[in-house]
Amino acid sequence: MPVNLTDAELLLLGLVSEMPRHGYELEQVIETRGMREWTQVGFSSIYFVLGKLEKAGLVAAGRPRGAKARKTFRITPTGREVLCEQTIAALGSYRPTFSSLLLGMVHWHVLSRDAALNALEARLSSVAAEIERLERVRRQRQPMPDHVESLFDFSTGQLNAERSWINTTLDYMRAKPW
Amino acid sequence: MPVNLTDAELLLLGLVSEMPRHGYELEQVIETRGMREWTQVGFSSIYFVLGKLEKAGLVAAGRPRGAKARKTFRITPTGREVLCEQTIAALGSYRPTFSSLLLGMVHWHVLSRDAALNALEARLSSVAAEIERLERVRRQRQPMPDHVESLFDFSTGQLNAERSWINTTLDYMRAKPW
DNA sequence: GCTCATTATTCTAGTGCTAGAATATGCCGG
DNA sequence: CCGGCATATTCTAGCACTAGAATAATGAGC
Repeated sequence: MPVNLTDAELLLLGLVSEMPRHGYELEQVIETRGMREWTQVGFSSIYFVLGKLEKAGLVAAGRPRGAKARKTFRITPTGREVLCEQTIAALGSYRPTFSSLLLGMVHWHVLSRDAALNALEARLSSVAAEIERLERVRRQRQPMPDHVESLFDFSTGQLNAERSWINTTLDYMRAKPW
Repeated sequence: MPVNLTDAELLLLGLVSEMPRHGYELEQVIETRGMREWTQVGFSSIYFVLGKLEKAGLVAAGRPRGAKARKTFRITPTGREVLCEQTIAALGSYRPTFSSLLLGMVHWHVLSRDAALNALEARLSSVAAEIERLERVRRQRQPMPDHVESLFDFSTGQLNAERSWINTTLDYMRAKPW
């Protein structure tokens, strides 16, 4: 039976695999690790997805004694197997995604020279801001395992590539009469 | 009334703005421009989205005389306004997205050294294949407007950044005992 | 005129996610 | 012990999209 997890499912399954956790906690983990921005897993989706994972037998729920208002989830052996397999699949192949820059550039022709220049300049500062945000998050959490450190390198690498593309394009546009 | 288009809506609205088109034609345009990969707009969504745009008054439908089985859509003045505004918005701000690499790296700890190495090596060839695919598409369509050419530069820039990150990480992993 | 592939559209029954409201518990200070 | 804030979960209604089947017109070749 070839299981296929969605992004949100894989994310939460992995976080539960680190240690048993309850819904609210997952919410906070996502927040404090600065993952809110790219995961786009909404608050109310967490319980929903957790429910699906439970039905699929990948996690099991239990109430710790003495706590009525808290249901903790832990990963099952099947869940761990699926997690491995799906992590390998996620890492193993590149999947092109919808970038707002790509989308905008396709419709380039509808913009006036000024509007286009302004928009790209705005993006430049937006990208710069994101690079700074990453730097801040990175400095905040000193003792990070190597692979998390590495993750930041990846994101900033992508952002820097985008930044230099924007700069090149802006130079080109400013030099050209339009 | 602050309109807010989804990615698919903005994409199709923009394509219709280039010239009046019908559903099937849009399907082909997406295919031949090599946009299928990153837009992830499914075949059946086109008519669906077109219907929504029509209801919203951003495009208008008409049947050309003599053609019974074909409904062409053209952009309305309102549609053009919204398109401009939304294109500026899309270009103007960076939006972090779900990358399968990010997702996989978060769950790094569940993999054995070998599994992790293999997965990253697989990704390396997947990324290389995508770079080649882009080169192929690019060469196929000789007379491209500057801004389309530029789009390819962007995509390959992102891919090259990813490739060099993977190489660095692989070197690091191979050197380390784990 | 008939056949068949291609072109072209519509419909149904889903999936996956989400906003936001409603609800309930835990705990601390007064 | 009570009010109020933080913690924690559930539910409803709905959005955006999608797979895939059904249907129909068009055109090219026999």
